[in-house]
Amino acid sequence: MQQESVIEIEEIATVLKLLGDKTRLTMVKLLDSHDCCVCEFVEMFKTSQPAISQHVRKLKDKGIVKESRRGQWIIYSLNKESEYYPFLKNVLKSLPDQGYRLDELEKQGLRISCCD
Amino acid sequence: MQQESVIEIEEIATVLKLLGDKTRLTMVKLLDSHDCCVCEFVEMFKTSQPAISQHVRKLKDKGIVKESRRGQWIIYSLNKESEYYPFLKNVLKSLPDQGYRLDELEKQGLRISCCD
DNA sequence: TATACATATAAGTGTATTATTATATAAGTA
DNA sequence: TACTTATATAATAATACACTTATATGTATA
Repeated sequence: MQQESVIEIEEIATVLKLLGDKTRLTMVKLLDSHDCCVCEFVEMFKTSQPAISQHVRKLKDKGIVKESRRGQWIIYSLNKESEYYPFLKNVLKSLPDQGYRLDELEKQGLRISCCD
Repeated sequence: MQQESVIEIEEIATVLKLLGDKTRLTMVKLLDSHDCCVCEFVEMFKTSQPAISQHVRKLKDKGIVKESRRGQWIIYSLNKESEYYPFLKNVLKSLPDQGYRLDELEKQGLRISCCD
């Protein structure tokens, strides 16, 4: 059985602060089922590309997400090696599925471009 | 079996933002095992009484905690009727116990005064 | 009723956060 | 190499946040 190390309450508070933003929380919930690139988030959240980049950077700085380049795109995914991952999964399971957002992109033909 | 209603992701984000503060998160974790009054929090967090009052008010405004007067003291407790309570419990179970903070108060004789 | 104690509220201040615009970097393609 | 597309970074401005100090309210008690 895997031993889950105890995380300080202060550390958890900083993770919760990151999740306490509608955009980032939705991003993370989406990433729990599909990897996404920045351009998809931009379409989805109807906000600017720099705004999205800054959100994902915060998540990356805390080790919650990781990136991998695929050509000109950068694909973000949940970092399953993070010490926060088990905690994160536990939070995410209470959230309503956000897959419909990807479905909407698909309908507009905005998903095929980079990620499949 | 009790039906848990689905809470919008935006609502959860505002709850997480409230929890994303070290002081409030610790408060809520403590309240999960013991009711507390403001004066105890003031001693514990080594901060001003108005600062504490403002934190508990935010939690109260969102329905996460409730208050009950006992003489001149106001005792705060988790609001088990809150729609967020099941979610909250789920988050709290990942946090390290904060009971030692009450033990320390006890040692200093600062606990007996109001709550028992 | 005067005073003390517990808590709340108001006003002000410094800092943090999140967006925007402009620009830089990095990869793909004609 | 020039141009396009995807993303990141920098600078800045508006807003939100969490304190502080001062004051108000509400209860207990001499």
